[in-house]
Amino acid sequence: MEIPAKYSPSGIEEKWYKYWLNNNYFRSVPDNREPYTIVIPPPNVTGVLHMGHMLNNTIQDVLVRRARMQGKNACWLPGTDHASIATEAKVVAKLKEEGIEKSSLTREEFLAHAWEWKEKHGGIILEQLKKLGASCDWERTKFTMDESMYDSVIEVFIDLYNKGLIYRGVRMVNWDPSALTALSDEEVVYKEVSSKLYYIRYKVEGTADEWVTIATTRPETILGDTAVCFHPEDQRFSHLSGKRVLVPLIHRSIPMIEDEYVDREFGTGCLKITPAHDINDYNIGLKHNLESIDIFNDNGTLNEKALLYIGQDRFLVREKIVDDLKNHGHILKIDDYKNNVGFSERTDAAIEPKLSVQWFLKMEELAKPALASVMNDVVKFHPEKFKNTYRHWMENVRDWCISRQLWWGQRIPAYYLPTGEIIVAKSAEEALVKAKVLTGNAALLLKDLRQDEDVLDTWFSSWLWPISVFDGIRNPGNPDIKYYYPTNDLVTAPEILFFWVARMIMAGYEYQQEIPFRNVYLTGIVRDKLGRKMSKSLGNSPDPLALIEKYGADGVRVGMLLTSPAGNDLPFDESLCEQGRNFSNKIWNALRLVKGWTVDENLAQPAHASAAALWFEARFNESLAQIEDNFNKYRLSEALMASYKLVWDDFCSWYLEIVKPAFQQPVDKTTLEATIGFFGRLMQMLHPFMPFITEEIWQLLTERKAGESIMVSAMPVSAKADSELLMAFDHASAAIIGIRNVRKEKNLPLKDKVELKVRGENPASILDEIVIKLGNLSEIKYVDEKPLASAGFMIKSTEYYIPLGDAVDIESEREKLKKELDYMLGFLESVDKKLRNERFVANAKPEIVENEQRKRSDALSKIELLRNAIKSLS
RNA sequence: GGGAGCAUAGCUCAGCUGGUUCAGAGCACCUGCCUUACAAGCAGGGGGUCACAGGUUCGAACCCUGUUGCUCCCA
Repeated sequence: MEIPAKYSPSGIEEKWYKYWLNNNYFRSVPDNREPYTIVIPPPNVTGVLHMGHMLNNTIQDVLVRRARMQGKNACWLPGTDHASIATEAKVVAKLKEEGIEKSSLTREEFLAHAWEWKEKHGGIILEQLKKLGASCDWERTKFTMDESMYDSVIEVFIDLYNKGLIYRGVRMVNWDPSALTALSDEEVVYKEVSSKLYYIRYKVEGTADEWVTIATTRPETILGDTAVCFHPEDQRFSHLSGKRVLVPLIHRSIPMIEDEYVDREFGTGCLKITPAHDINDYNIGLKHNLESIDIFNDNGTLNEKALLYIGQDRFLVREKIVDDLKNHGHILKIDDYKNNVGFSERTDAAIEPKLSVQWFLKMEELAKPALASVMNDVVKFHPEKFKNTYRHWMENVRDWCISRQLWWGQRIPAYYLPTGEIIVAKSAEEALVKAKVLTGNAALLLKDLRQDEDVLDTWFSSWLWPISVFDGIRNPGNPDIKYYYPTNDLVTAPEILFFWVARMIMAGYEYQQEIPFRNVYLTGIVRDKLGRKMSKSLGNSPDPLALIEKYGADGVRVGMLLTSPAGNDLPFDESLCEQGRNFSNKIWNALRLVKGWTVDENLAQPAHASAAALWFEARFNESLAQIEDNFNKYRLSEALMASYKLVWDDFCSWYLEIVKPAFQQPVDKTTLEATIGFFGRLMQMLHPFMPFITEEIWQLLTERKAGESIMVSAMPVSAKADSELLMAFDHASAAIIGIRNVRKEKNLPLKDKVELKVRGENPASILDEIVIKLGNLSEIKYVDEKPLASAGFMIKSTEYYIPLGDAVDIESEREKLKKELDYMLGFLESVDKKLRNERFVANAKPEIVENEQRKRSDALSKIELLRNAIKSLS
C-alpha cells in the first residue's frame, strides 16, 4: 500500500465527519446508560467563529468524546443566543445602509428584518464548529428565540412576578441628551477635562447668618438638591446635626444628613446630595430616604421642577447660575479642577446620569443557595481560584435590571391599563381577562391595554439555558430533563461568571431544585503575541478556518490545548498549531512504518521485542493512569502533554525503534499484532484530542466492519503497571544513552558493533537484549575487574565499559571520573552537613533522616567505586 | 477608591500537606546527522539569584510581612 510521507488532513477530515453524521454517532436519546451532558455556551448569532470559540469548543468536544468512549450516553447540545443589543445594532446598521431608518418601521416590520437577518447569518458559527470536529447532537440545536425557548422565558417572568421577585424600580442610566437614548457602560468614554470647583454656601434654616459651604463641579444641579451631607465623625459640622439648610436662590428647605461616604479631605468636607443626577448621591438618597428631583428634560434642558431657567440648556444654565449665585453672595471661591467626565462614544455629548424606570429581579434570596453550592463544592470550579471572585460578587449582589429598551428579544409581558395599573400575563387576551376581573370593568377592550415596549435582557433567557433546552420550564419532569439534568460540565470564560454562570445556578435551584451542572471549567482569554485580546475590531485574530485548512483540525486542536491550562490566558501563536500538525505527521509516519512491514508467520518473536512489549504494556498503563488523573482534575493540557509524550517518546522513539525489523526484513506475527494492538489503544486514548487522524489510523490498522468507529469504541482503562520493569527500563535506557554518548565522544560510528562490559549488579539485565539492539552491541559481558583501555560510565552503582583498543584516551577518562568524583564528594558533604546538625536529627521526621542516611551510604559506595576506577587508570 | 489574582529557563507553564520525583516539561535555541517511517525528522547539548527585601524553621520556589511590577473584577 502506498502511504504518502506527509499527512494531509483535509479530505480525511471531511470524510470522517460525514461518516460520523451518517451513522448518527452524535445523537443522544435517553436510555439506561449513565448520561453525560454538556450544553454549549450559546454563541452570538451575530458572531463568526473566533479563537475563543475554538478553544472553548475544543475543550467541550474533548470532554464529550472521552465520556462517550467511556460508555456514557453523551449529549452535547448546541445552539445560539439572540444577543439583543448586538443583533439589533447589526440590523439597524444594515437597514441604514439600505437607507431605512429604524424609527420609520413598526415593531413588527423591524422584527421581520431581524429574523431575516438571523436566518441568513445565525447558523454560520455552528457550521464552522463542524469543521473543528464538534460532536454535537445537531438535531437538538436550540435558539433562545425559538418558540419553546421564548415561551419559557415569558413563563419564568410571570412566575417570578407572581412570586413578588420582579418589580419596577428606578435606576441610574447613562443618558445621551443628544441621541436621546440610554447607553450601556461600554459606550461611555471617560475623559479628563479642566473644570472648576465652586464653593457655594447654604444658609442654615432658622438662623440669621449661619452658613454651611459645599464644593461642587456642577452648580446647576443644586436646584435638584434634597440634602447636604457630612461625615458623622466630623467635629466641624457636628453642631449642624439634625438641622436643615436652604438651597440658594430657590430657598427649598433640605435636611443635613450624616454619612460615612463623605470624604472629609475633599472640598469643604460637606457634600450636596442630588439623587436624581448622580449615582453616588442616588445611593445615599436611597439609604436616607431622600426625595429625587429630576430637573432635566431628556434633551438636557431644565424642566419646571428646577423652578428657574426652565427650558434652557444645562451648560448655559451653569454660567447663569454662577452669576446669580455670585450676585446673591453664595459663591465663596472658584478653584481650577481636573476631573473625569463621561462622554457618549457616538455623539460626544456629556453623559447625563438619569433615573429611569426599569424592571428588576430581586437577587438576595436567589443568590443564597447559588453561593452556598459553589462554596460547598456542590458545583466545582476549575480552577478553584474563581470561587473567591464568585463569593465576593454573590455576597454583594445587587438586583438585576432585566429590561432593555430594544425590540429584538422577549417582549416584557406586562400590560398597562389606562388607569396605570399593571397586568402581567402571557398574552394580551389573558391580560384582558385578568384586567376585567381586577377592575370590575367588563367593558375593557384589548385596545385599552398597552404592552410594555421593552424586551428582556438576553441573559434573562440564557440563565434558563440548561433547563429550557430540554423544555424543563414548560414541561417539568419530561423524559429529557429528567435524564440530562443536571448536566455534567460547563465550559466558559471567567468574564461571564456572574452574568451567566451564577444566574444559571440560581435558575437551577428555582426551577429544578437542583444545580445546573457539576463542574465549571473556566477557560482563559485567547490573546495575540502582544498580549492583546483577540478581537474583530483589532483585526489581530487569525481566521480559524484558514488555520484548520493549513494545519488540520487536529493540529489546531492540539495547538489550542497545549499551552492552555484552565483559567490561564492563551497567548496564541501559530507555531502552536504547527506543533500540532507535526505531531499528526509523526503519528502518520508511525503508521507508515508499521504498515510497511511484511509478516513471516514462521518467525519466532525475538527476545528484545518480547521484552519491549512487556515494557510498553507497563509504560502505557503508567501513563494512562497519569492521563486519567489529569482528566479527573480537569488538567486537559497536561493530559494532552502526557499523551503526546507517550506516543512520541515512548512508542515511537523507544518501542518502535526496538521492535522494528532490519531494513526489508519481515516481522514476526506476535510482534506485529502486539504493535497494532498498542497503536490502536494509543489512538483511542488520543481520539478526544485528535478525532480525525485517530479515526483514519484506527480504520487503517486492521480490517473494521462497516459502521464501526473509534469514536464509539471503548476507551482503554489503566491497569496496574509493573513498576519493577519500568525501573529496569529506566536503567537500560540510561545505559543506551551512555553508549550513544561514548560512541559520539570516541567517534565510534553507529554502524560498527561494539562490546559492552558490565561490572557490578545490573538491575536491568532482563532487558539486555534491548540494550544490545539499540546500542548495536556485539554482546554484553559481565566482568569482575574494570577492563583496561576502555571508556566507561556509571548508572547508579553499575559500571559500564566499552573497550576501545588503542583509541583510548586515559587522560580524558580520568578527567571525566574525577569530575564525577568531585560532584559526589560535594554531594556527600551537603548530606553530612545535615546529619551533623543535631537540630535536624532531633526535629526532622524519622523517615527524612533515614533517607539522608541512605543518601550518605549510596554516596560513599559510589565514591569508593569512582576512586577505584581512577586508580585502575594509572 | 474597594476587592481578587499572578510573578519559576528566551516563550508558555508544571512544581500536592515545606525535606532526591527539587529546581522540571513542551516549544524555541546551539552542535552533529538527508541512519529508507518521519528534516513537519533523528542523536546530543547549553540555559534559571524561583520578582525584590526581610522574617519563621534544623531546612523555604513553597509559610508570614513588606516592596515593586503586571492582570482582572467592581465602582
